[in-house]
Amino acid sequence: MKRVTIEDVALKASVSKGTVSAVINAKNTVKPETRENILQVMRELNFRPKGVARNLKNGGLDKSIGIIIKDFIYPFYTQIAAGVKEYANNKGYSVIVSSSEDEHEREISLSNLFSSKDIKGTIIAPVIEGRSEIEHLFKLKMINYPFVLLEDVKGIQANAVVINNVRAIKEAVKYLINSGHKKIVHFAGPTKSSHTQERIEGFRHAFSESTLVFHKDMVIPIGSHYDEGFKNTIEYFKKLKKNDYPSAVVCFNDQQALAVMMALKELKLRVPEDISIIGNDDIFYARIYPIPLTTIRAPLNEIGKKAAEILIKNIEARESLPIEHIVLDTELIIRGSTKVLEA
Amino acid sequence: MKRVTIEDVALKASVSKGTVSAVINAKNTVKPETRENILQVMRELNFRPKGVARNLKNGGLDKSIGIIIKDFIYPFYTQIAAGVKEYANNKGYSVIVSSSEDEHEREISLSNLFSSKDIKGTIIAPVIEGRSEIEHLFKLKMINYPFVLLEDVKGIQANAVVINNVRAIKEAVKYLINSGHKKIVHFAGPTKSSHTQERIEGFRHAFSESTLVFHKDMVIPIGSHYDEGFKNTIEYFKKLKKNDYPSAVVCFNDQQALAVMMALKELKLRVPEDISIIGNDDIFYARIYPIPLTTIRAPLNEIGKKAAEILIKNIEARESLPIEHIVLDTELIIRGSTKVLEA
DNA sequence: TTAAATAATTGAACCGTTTTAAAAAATCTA
DNA sequence: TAGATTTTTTAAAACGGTTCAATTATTTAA
Repeated sequence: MKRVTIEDVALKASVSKGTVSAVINAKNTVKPETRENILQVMRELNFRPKGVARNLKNGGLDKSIGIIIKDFIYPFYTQIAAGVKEYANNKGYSVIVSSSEDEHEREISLSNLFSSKDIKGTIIAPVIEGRSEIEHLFKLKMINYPFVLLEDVKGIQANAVVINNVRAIKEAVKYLINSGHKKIVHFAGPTKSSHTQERIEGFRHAFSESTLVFHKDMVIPIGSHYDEGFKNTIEYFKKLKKNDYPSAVVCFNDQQALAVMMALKELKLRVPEDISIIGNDDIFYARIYPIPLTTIRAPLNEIGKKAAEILIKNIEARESLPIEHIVLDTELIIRGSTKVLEA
Repeated sequence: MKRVTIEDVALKASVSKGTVSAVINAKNTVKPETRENILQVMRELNFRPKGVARNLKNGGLDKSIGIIIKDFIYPFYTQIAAGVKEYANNKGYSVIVSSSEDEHEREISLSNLFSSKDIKGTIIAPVIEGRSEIEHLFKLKMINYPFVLLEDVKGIQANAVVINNVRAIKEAVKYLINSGHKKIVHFAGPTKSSHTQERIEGFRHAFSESTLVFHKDMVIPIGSHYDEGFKNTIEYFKKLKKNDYPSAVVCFNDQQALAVMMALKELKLRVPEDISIIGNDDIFYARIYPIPLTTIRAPLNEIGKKAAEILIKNIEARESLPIEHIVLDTELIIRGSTKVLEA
């Protein structure tokens, strides 16, 4: 079951490989009859030229970079991808994106795929799985394959563009405290995400700089998917006495925040009159919601651009460059879902 | 300015190519000293193994398909991509996606990129630009490169999975008519999209099967981006006398519908009491909007799956297969943004 | 100390195309 | 119809790695 090659075609059409190559490349040096005959044979054998071999000779002169995200549906990563694309296209690079679905296996196979296809470098939103992942990244380093991370990975020194999650949440909590809120909770995201961990940490830290005290019950695992967010929110509130209701919720991300808002509506609680909500990320749909969401804007587009910039700089460098580690700050966008309480 | 090859490394390290190859592939047959030395030289020369060349010998045994969409931000295409991924991953294929941004040039360069990298086949949301595009697709056909279209392209016979836009809009309009609406308009999308044309056609056709009559003023070009949709909607209503307000608007897509709803809110018009709104596509955020959007559900996930199925079937076929042209039906999902009028 | 066993390295063949100079075929010219 | 042109086709080299049987170096055992 060998692959059909140009040679098989040549043989069957009684011509040389060169001639077949000429018709594949639509050169006008081939006699029409010959051409038709070869085309015919190509069809019969269902011949498909192997792109990789074509590239060997000429070049791999194409300019292309990859990005491995975790999810196509939630706009967080796709907006970063859009930023990557914007910068890269400007520099003449194509960008291809793929999703690891937060599975380490897939992440490995994708980055191998990319490098094996001479995608010149890739931006990776790394799956956090410890040891084996680090080894994989080291392997990329070994073959000098340019890459940029979108989250820190413990144990590896590599180019990275990350957001300051800790500071972001701290700022949000401080804003709530300054607005007079006394009962603030954090609805956390999926446990294994590094974002989740950092945001919890930021939440906790905020209290050490205030008069309120942190208690671990104030962090509730709710999850980031809409349906689980909705369900868990309802459960959470049903378990509480009215007196114990928080006056403000800091959400893991905007999608969760939307789920929370819908759940509160279901529970006949008003936003922001009864409960203030702060989201995270500032995805497009946060803005156009009828109760515009107060949220922490992550500079998604900029993250993408910066990552692309570093990646391309490394690709084009004649020698290896020093590692860059960029931390981008977020911005609290105050809209309609938070309320300032009377003193 | 020649590329650094394995040979350069071998030369400088005074070993053979084979040994260098062994260290690249982390074989354990290399003496640690030699290995370190070679690694050192690799760093000095900033050597990056050319993936394409590595692949020639062994394989291209990887299984991978591509999809070229038009936009990463609007969930229409990313949801299709998610469907593709679901099916393809199950079959052991990786999928990589890229966006043409609706530009023909980019579409060409991307599909060339994909085929040149031995991505085994690709699903394309074609940019409609007439002649040159068709030629481009013919070129793919000539080299027997498997592809599946997500929209029909006049003048080319090719595998395609499309939705029945005409029927979809007709059904929506009929529903409105049956609900007692007499003044129905269509807010159209971007002119060059084939979806726009088909949806306009469906809108018009609906009237020929009813007692109402169609007039071309009933189709208003509003655009599909949120900001333009918002602005144009406001302008449209400001130009009208109150008496001439439509009682129902059939929108080009959900994003536009959301923009329209926000604009109506700004104009102090209530949905659905004053004006009914029907969207199109049923993106995720349509469902979780506080006034849940009545919309026409396109089976996005299924489109992706079906397209992937056909593509992979063709990739794995030993001989060329007959062309498939699948038309998927939509479904009108009635939620809260439409009102049944009293008779 | 030497033969046997094992570890490390080499070098040529190979992967499937494109490219090109040279050869062959076809066409034109006188 | 021979020679000069022009068109078409061929054959071999090239692209940059990997592989593997053969060779050489090193270690172990007797």
